[in-house]
Amino acid sequence: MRLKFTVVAKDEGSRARAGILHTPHGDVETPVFMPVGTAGSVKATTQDQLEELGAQIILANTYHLCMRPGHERVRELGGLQRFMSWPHPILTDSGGFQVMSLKGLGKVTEDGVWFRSHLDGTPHFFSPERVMEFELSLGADIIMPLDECVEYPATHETLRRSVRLTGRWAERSKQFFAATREKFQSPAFEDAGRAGLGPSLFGIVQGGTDESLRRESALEVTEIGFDGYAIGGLSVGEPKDELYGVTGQVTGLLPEDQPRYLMGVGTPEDLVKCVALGIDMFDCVMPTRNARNGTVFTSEGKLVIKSARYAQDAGPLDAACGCQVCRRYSRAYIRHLFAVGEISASVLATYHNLWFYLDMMRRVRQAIISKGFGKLLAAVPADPAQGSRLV
RNA sequence: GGACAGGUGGCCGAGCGGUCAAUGGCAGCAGGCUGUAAACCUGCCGCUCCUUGCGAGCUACGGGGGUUCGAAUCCUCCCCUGUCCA
Repeated sequence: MRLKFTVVAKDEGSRARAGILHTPHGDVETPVFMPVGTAGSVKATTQDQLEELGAQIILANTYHLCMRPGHERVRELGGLQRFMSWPHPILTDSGGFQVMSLKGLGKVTEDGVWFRSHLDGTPHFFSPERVMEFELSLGADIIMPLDECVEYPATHETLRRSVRLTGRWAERSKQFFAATREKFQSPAFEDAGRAGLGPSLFGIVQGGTDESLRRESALEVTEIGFDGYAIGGLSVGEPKDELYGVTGQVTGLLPEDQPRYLMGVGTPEDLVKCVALGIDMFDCVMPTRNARNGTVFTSEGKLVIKSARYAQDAGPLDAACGCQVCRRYSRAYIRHLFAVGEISASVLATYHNLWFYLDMMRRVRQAIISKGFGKLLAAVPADPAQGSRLV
């Protein structure tokens, strides 16, 4: 049942590696950034644009899709790939993050999580087993088990309770997944034409910034055995050195021959640094959300493009960028689109930011293969406050 | 010519004797967003000064005059706008 993951190159000066993740809907070259398409859409883009940008795999969210249009509806319509016309790999998150982000609307019990819908307040129950059923119905290539993502800071007691609950849920998820993957499997896999490959299930390591709990969680989850391993519960407000420290610690405890996914991270600097720590997969709302909110990423750092200071700037968002938006539109025009509230402001900024992230990851991968990763890593500022100078 | 209703900070619009430099909204300015309740949210938004403080001074609710310890708020005259009647 193990998801096939091939390591094609390793960096000598760090734990960075380049690989290929073989999924039913195609191969994914790692390290990879997965754009976030929570409700079955990467906001402000079309699937055509995602393909043009070179997105290989996108992320969707179980909680949101269960609210609307419902997992059954998606399955009836042929699974997520057919429904959203994205015939490429998809990963679904479980709703574990919503345990934290929708705090106040959720109640965690041993059996699972009761959510009150953020839309109409109706109660919905998400147990590890039901989440497996939901995700198998949605039909993603990689699915995540229900976990509990806790806020920072958290007491040792809270973290310990959370790690152990997440561990028990992981065991239940795996059991249910193994027993029912055939029964609930989405018709989307019929399209794939890759016999023998079905959906894969990852395990999630929790434990906040507590070293001993991270170790305990990593050992427990790897003991259960999954197709890949994710590190959750980071970038929730902890200091940068904790983020890197925990990431480095946990990657050291995970199998060398399986993919490692750092959930929800991060800034451009975070991605490069965490690749060096051995991470293969990332997702983050930052490029898409910041784009809609008027901030773009450039080789010179962040740029609040909606600012008045660009009102007369005829240059591109990033002179070093080769994306379609930078080839065609000026800062002044994009700033104007934000000023007048045009939807195209979000569209253009999102396109550019996704290009920035995806292109950066392609360069990171190429650097690992061509032995140039050390140099690239050295160009990343030690202090993230300096902004990204990534060339 | 007459009758009403109004004229408030860039705009709209509250306030109707002191706690008003004046609620709100918009516009403007700056910023924040890390497994998306996010095309969202936060702060600033008359001028000057400083010990940057529930700080001081100045200017300001169409214009002039007045009542009052005190007026955006009351009186009076004038100007202007809208609706209606001639």
